[in-house]
Amino acid sequence: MLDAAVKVFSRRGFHAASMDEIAEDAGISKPMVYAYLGTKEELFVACLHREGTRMMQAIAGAAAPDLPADERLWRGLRAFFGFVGAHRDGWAVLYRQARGEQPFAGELATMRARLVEVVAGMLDHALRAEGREIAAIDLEVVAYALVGATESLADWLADHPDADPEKTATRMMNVAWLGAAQLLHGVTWRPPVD
Amino acid sequence: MLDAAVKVFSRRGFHAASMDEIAEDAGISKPMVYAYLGTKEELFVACLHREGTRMMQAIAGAAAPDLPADERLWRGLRAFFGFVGAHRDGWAVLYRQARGEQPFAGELATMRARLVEVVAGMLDHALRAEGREIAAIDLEVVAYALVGATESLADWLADHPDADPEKTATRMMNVAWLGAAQLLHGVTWRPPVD
DNA sequence: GAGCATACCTACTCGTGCGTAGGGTTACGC
DNA sequence: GCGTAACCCTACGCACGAGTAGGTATGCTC
Repeated sequence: MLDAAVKVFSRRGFHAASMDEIAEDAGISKPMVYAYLGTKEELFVACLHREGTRMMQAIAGAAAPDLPADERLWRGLRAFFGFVGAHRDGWAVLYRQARGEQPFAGELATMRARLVEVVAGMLDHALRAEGREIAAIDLEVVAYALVGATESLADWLADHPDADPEKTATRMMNVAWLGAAQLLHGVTWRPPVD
Repeated sequence: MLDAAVKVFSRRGFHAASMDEIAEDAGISKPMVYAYLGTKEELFVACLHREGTRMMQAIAGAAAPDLPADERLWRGLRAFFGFVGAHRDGWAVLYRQARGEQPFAGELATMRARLVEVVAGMLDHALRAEGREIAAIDLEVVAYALVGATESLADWLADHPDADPEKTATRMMNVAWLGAAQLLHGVTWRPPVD
């Protein structure tokens, strides 16, 4: 039943999706949807929650914390893009939807914050191993940028049905890791004085 | 009047925003809004258009095409984050809104495609200067990731009213340019064979 | 000052879609 | 066979908000 909801929400968007259509698509009638899942908002949150949990699990399962940073990043990215590739309309559109609608932005922000935290933790760990340290806020912002770039490529992937998730992950590594590795080695860019 | 519309759309979101509220906020009555700007969708598109054009102009004006790549990137980013910083609720929320709602996704995709194209062109130019070349699709994807990372930081900036746009731009350079510079010098990351 | 047009408002219609009330149907106990 | 209970449906009430019709004031022409 959640599958049907995800499908319709994806295709129509939250507002344009009617409960009638979801019910029809699920092969039951509207009052049943209300009986099982509650209001439209609750239904959407349930979808969001399930997809989010699945995604986090896919990533967490792949990126064991005892691996070196680059290996973790690579496995995490591969799992992530694999997931998006397998749930194209599910993920990307739900995600895009949720960002726009205030009632869910918070829910999503929490999910994303967890991701950012994981990435930041990973970077921090790698930095300490190098005997280095940078301000927490800088770390957070870098992690934020990496997560953003990844989401952006996920959108790209969702819009290009023929693209290969694995290859996309490799490309992401090329952007993310080459830059991050520099930072880890203490190379930084400074604005020109003009 | 567009200012009022942008403000309300930002605060409420496209659907939750009522034409009554926009009219009230603009200090006129609803029929006037219809007389001047047409339907709600047209009004939203007008907002989107104005903000988008302003942003593109801000960037284009700062990043002259005859500068070296890193300098162009830096100036472009600085202009971009400066713009977002100055139009916090305008930009970020409009942008977030537009991605979710199908009727406007296309409009926005066009804008973003122009940005991606500019970034890709810049990278390509820099690559050729180094006597190198990579597949157009890879170039596009890298550019896409950079644009995504930048948007992500723009969101971050919009959510952190005290943050400094200039500093955010510097951080973005640290992520983007260090990675890109590596790519330009022919350094690439390859997946481990496992 | 009468006629007219322009600029604007108040107050309505009407469609749409969420959420629900109340009725039918099937299966089981007695 | 009849009561009853679980289950699901059709068909509606109701609120909300986009878009409009028709009326009012202000200023301009003759």
